[in-house]
Amino acid sequence: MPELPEVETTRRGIEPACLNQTITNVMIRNRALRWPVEEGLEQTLQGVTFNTIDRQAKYLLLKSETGTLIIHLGMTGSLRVLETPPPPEKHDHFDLQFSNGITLRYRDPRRFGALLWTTDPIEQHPLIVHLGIEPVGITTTVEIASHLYNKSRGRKTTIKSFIMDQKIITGVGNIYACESLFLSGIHPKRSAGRISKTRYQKLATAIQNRLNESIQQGGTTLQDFRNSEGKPGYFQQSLTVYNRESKPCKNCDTPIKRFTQSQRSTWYCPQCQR
DNA sequence: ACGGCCTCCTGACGGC
DNA sequence: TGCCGTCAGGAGGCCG
Repeated sequence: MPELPEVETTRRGIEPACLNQTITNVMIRNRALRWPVEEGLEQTLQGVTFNTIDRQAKYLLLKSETGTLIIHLGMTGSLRVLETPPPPEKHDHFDLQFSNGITLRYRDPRRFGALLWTTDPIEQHPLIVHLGIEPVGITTTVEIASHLYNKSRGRKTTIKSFIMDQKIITGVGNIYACESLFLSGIHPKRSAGRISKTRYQKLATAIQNRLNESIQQGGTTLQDFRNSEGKPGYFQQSLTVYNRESKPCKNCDTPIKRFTQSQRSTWYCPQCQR
């Protein structure tokens, strides 16, 4: 679900509510997330104050002096900021309550998300240490293009799988992979190792622009995604190929095609993407 | 090291 | 109305 824009939208939404606030209560109703939520986390988090609310890749990193709380939204996770929380529903798996009275509530029907606490330096955490380049923020498209080009030499995997590999570049999921390949005119089945530096520059620009545009619109909501206020994003109306099988290409009117690529749907324009 | 496949889980939807 | 198959925004883990 949530790809980088949706995670960043969530980060921006929760930051004003929990930055420099102290945890006063933790309620975990279902520990069976991607990995079991560790026993005793409720006690560990008591009195913890988060002084930075960060995002790296699709991970939210709530940092304190004693450790970092890692939250991943998986496919269907969302965090909401609640002033007066209503009774929890079926998929509301945990609540964090802060000294300012707000409750941060995590909902995740499919339970592919994660809640982890680490006292290690966060950059050394096993889930973080191997992550690739960040596509938004201070990273330039020239840096991204060089990185993609250098990492792809000798690689036989398809370009779509390559840019969805979080060890190469972070934050790009199925939607933004399809979208940025369309915008840069690259066929999703093309071998990553056989793409020129010029084309990688186009792709890097497309990835960064597309992600930033989506962040501006509050992300993409297909079904579940909600921001921290419980509201959907609006980027889905700007999608060019994703979920548009048989509909006319926005450039050339050729019907958009769909096929399955490493267990995921890929949409593309057979005319515009080579 | 790499690439392909399977898996976790719930819910929505379409066809019969 | 219900049942069944398919698909959905992620990504670790396994196998060859």
